[in-house]
Amino acid sequence: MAKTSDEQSYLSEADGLVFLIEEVPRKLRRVFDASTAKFGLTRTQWRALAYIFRTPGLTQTELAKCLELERASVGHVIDQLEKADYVERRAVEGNRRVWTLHLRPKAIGILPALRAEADVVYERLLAGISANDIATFKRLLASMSANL
Amino acid sequence: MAKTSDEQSYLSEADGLVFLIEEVPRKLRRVFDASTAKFGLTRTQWRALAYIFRTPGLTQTELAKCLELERASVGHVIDQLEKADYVERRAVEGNRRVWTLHLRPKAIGILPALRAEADVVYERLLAGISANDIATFKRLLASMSANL
DNA sequence: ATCTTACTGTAAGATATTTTACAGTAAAGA
DNA sequence: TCTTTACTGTAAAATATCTTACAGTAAGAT
Repeated sequence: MAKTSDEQSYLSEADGLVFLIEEVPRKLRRVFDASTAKFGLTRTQWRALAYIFRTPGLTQTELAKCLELERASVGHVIDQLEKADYVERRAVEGNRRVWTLHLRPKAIGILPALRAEADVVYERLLAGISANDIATFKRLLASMSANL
Repeated sequence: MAKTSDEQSYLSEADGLVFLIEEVPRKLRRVFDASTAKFGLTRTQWRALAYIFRTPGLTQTELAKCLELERASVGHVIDQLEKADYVERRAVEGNRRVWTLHLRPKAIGILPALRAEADVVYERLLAGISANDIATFKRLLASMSANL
């Protein structure tokens, strides 16, 4: 029997996967938010700090791609973090267009506490999952990231 | 030799995992954005439509949790979608506090096109990954979601 | 050298989202 | 019944983010 428009559900097998792919980081962000609220940082602020920590000397444009924000928005976030003495902009020898971003001692000082918070979250996230499965999971995520 | 503060990196094995968990849905959203731009919908709008399609009769508070927005923000998004005739609010028998959300014919009409766009994205996302691996991946995601 | 094009960050106004406060409603208990 | 507490959505003001336009800079072409 031919499919009629009434029978079509427009649901795909992969839809459930995509909802899950959205759901896990969403819950993760919510848990991290609760952990970082005690530092007086917004989500965008601590995400910016995390990326600058991970890649010191990042430019604002690069950070914008990481955070999925526009350059102008990142400029504003860095204004805040610089004013709060968490971050500094450094001029670059040989390229007067760009700023590179670096953590200030005040930010480095809260890293151990952030590290401890994050570890608690990780332990919860990965509870009951084998190291082998985690490795597989990571490999598949990397494949998908490369596919996009 | 004891660990000094200079040696500590405050980096965990799991950090890379979390960055990937964030990165894949981010890229996914970007690709979908490009696909849905032709419908004149913002990301928030089409995500709202997707959740209402998935769970007709959703309340605004429930949708707010799905979209990770505040109730007030969702109210505004629904105002827009209602004005554009994509969505309707229906009063609920026996509970005058809540609205339930339903797709209008205009929204249902664009589902096949959205479906086609989504399928292209899925095919790209999952290229080169076996059905078995996808099943494993989904199971692990579900575990993590339950853990959080 | 000069021109053209692209890159990087900022400014200003437009939009989107959140925060706070609130009105109406529902549910449970005294 | 009456009170209390929690739930649901909305309004208004405060923030955050985006869009557009732009100034300064870099790199390559001619």
